[in-house]
Amino acid sequence: MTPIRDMLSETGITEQQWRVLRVLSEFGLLDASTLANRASLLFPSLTRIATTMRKKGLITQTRDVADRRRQFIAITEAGQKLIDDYTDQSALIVAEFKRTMGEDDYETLLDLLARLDPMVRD
Amino acid sequence: MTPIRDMLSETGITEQQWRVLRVLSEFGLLDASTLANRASLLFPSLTRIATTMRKKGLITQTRDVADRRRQFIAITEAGQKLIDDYTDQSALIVAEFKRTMGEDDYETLLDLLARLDPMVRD
DNA sequence: TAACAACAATTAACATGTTAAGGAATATCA
DNA sequence: TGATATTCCTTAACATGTTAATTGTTGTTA
Repeated sequence: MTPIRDMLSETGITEQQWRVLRVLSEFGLLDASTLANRASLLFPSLTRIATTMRKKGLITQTRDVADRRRQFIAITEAGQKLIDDYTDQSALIVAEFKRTMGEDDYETLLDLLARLDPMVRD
Repeated sequence: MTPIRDMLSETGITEQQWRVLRVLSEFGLLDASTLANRASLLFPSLTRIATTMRKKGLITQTRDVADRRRQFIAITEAGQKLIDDYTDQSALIVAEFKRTMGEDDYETLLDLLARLDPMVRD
């Protein structure tokens, strides 16, 4: 993740915050639980990350009026701009990564890691 | 790492502390820099980890009399006992892991990850 | 030898992972 | 309906990763 982290250090956000932005950018408005799952974050982490991201103006948080335990989170224009500005760069990094590793080995690695994932969870 | 973490939670030490103990058990007395490298820890992390491990009586820290900037770290009897008590169990976990994944895929994964490691570092 | 560079380690500040405990809102059921 | 359980989220406490600044020590060199 180092090349990605290097890119992100220019932006002042972290890997996890980047992931949150990407998920929000892709899926739009999400409730906190869904967001946490899709961004692979535990709830306590999301609570903190959301707070700092709101202060930075990257996301908005709104209560669900129907169920006031729930919370909705959405990306702001500033957040979307950040995604837009760095998506190309991020794609280049991944491409370079695949090129260096070799396309086949890259796929193999993803497969093996995917197999690992469910194994580790039970 | 979840099965390993589960095992370690019984012992009250963390993954990183376990790694420090294993390295010390294998190599004996080490200076802090070498230990940090072999245990894949950054120095600030090692500083903190060593402090807590010393308080727990798992390691000892001694200054190098020739160069008082340097520090030597060694495992204590208590630390070695912890290693001895859980080495078997840890080996079983790795064996089960290989069995589930398949020996060949396990080797493939290790190879791919090893290739990843240097790539990510530059 | 006195100034300065280089080195080893620590400390500080911030962000996250992780487990447990707590708080507020809603659901359930006798 | 009122007590209880459940759900969603937050807080707290601790451990680590990471970068930068700092403290001692040792090396170098003019």
